[in-house]
Amino acid sequence: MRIGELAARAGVSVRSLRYYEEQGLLTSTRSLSGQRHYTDDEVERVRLIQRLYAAGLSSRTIAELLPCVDSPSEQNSDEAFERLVQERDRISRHIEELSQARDALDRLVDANRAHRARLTTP
Amino acid sequence: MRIGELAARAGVSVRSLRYYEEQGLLTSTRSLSGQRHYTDDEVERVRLIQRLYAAGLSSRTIAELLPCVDSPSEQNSDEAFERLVQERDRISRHIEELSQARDALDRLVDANRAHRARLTTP
DNA sequence: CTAAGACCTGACACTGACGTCAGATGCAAG
DNA sequence: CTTGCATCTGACGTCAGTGTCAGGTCTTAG
Repeated sequence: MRIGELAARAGVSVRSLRYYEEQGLLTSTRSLSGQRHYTDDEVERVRLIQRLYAAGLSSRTIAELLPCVDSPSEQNSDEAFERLVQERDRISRHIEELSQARDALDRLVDANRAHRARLTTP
Repeated sequence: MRIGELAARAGVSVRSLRYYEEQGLLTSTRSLSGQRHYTDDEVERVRLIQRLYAAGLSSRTIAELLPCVDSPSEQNSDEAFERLVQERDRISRHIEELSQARDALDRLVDANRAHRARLTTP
């Protein structure tokens, strides 16, 4: 498929796909005229990339651990694997942070509801 | 206390505090010479602001819901309260996203461990 | 008094993932 | 053939929170 279809199926912009390629996260075969062509598998790959971006990973970091996706063998030097574990832990810590923030907002919601209740039913 | 102490106690940069003030998230009294002075309470306020930033809220959004912090009464028009609930929900959704990303990484970790085990203990 | 360090304003730099525009080429349909 | 949409490269714009520098004032220890 061409870039437009991949973009539609993966739910990202064409611009983003070209950017991913530029960052070494995605590869494409080119037709004679220079147009990019992709296989169906790339859809899932793009979704994974998006998921990692959404989790706060940078292009560089994603690139560093993609070897673990492409060839989960001895080849991908320990670095990539270590990165992988590191990032998983970082995400866990981030979830903790978010939970604390949510708790703070919950307390605010409760406090405000209390004041409101007092005013609407005196 | 002056800005340097607040920065140290809240764990942020002086630059950030001035920025928060510029964004209407923080206020200060000024000495005759123009230096900012803060009360002890501001430490917690800055920590809350930081927590909200870390949770992905923008300055504008934080400013919009701060009325719920400062005066949890009828005064803070429903808008602020609605924002508050909205943001809490957004954070919940974000936590979901992060969990999914972590799961994806967990699967990768497992897959890679499997391959490694196979090689180290043939 | 004086030197060092904290503080002031104002402004520019940066980062990173994209938007967007320009100008050119490719391609499928009438 | 041509019309119109997809695609190409290349480049500049954006946004937001912060770093950083310049040039000046304030404060405090010795």
